[in-house]
Amino acid sequence: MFPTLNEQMDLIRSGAVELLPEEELVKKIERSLKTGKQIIAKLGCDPSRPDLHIGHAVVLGKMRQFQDLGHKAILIIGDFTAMIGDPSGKSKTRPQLTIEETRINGQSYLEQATIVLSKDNLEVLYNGDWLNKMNFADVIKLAAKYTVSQMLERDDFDKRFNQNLPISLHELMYPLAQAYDSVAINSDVELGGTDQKFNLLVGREIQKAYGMEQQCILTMPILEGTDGIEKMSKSLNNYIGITDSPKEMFGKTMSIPDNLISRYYRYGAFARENEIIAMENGLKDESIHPRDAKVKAAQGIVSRYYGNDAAVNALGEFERIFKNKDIPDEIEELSLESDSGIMQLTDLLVVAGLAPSKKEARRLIEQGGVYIDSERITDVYSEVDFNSQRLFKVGKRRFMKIGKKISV
RNA sequence: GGGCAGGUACCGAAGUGGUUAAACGGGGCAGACUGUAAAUCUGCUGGGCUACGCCCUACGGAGGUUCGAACCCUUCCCUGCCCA
Repeated sequence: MFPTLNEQMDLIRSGAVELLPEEELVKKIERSLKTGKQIIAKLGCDPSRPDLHIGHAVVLGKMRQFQDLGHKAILIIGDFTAMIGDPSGKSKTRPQLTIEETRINGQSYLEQATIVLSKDNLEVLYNGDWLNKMNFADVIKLAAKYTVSQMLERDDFDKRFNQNLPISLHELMYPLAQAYDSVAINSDVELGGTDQKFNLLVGREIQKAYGMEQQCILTMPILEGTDGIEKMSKSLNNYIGITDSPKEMFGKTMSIPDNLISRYYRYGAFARENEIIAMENGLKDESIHPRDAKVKAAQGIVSRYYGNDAAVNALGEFERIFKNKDIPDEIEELSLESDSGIMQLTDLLVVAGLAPSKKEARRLIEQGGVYIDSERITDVYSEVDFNSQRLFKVGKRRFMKIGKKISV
């Protein structure tokens, strides 16, 4: 029922940054082949931000491969940690979520995650189910199994510690809580981004401390955002959302810097290894044009989520707008209530949400970024007659059709 | 508990009584260019006012001194360091 050991290991290794210790996973899989029992792959997630992007999908995609191999994927929704609110980082304390909110977020997370994950071989658990039941004595017992200096081995703790930045005590508890999840579900291998390596390793230690077989850990790279510098994240607005429209996905991918192309092809599109290598070689010897490679990556990403047809359409749309400087075929429409049907352009831009403030609207006009019916507007004080629908273009890619609301 | 150093716009970081809506860098936005929403270059970057000017809001919070404060004082909150 399972593929052979080598087939399994090849797939598991592909794209992974680290698999530790590999021999242990081999043993686990050998045993599974012998007994016909699935191994348990664990992935924890933080539902406090339930908007998934293709960076999250890197690990989810690896999880999916375990499912496809016939193994059991356990997705742990970290509702417990979300409820406490992780104050790490320099910004404000995260808002504490209620149980209801975490359940709602968890549900939304799950809906998005299962776009990538298969519904077969999947189990979803909430860690509040066991972490909530622990009393203080249990927590002390857990905490006693790890030391402060072990905790300070973690890079970001160490860095903050040395830079005299605050580390809240409970932040030290998070790795333990996560590690305890591994105990609770008896996981064989835990997946995560490279930034999770430390936490995953704590899982091994804690399992051992509880007298259990240790899990292996498998890390996947953190995908850079479309800016090519920071890691992909919603707050940095450099992300491609799993639920983004095909057009958005395509366009955002086309905006990545050239040096990221093959990485997006590999980790965003989950292309086959031989195709990735072919692309990398082609880019290196310049037999493939970077733009064409980028198109391929963009199509790969779109088709992963929406299928091939959508990918082809997205390309057509993109070329029309940016290559031929044409307008998209679907433009948001807005009808405004108005007696005269005439309004100051700056007001109109704000009302329509095309500019955050009148001052900004003015700037956009001054800088030549505003077009009405493909005519550049340069007068800050111009008034717009929108009794019949007009086409607005603000900046390079914000389009909107605005007309007067016809009262019934 | 005591001593010290800090808290500035989206972020980092200058400024230490008026010329500061606040240098500089990053980010963001716009324009040019291009192979693309890459790269590069240029400009803009609190809000309001048909304004070469005026008004409002802003430098952790609240008061105070002063004609006038981000800058001085008081107090509170927050962070780090050192000592206990």
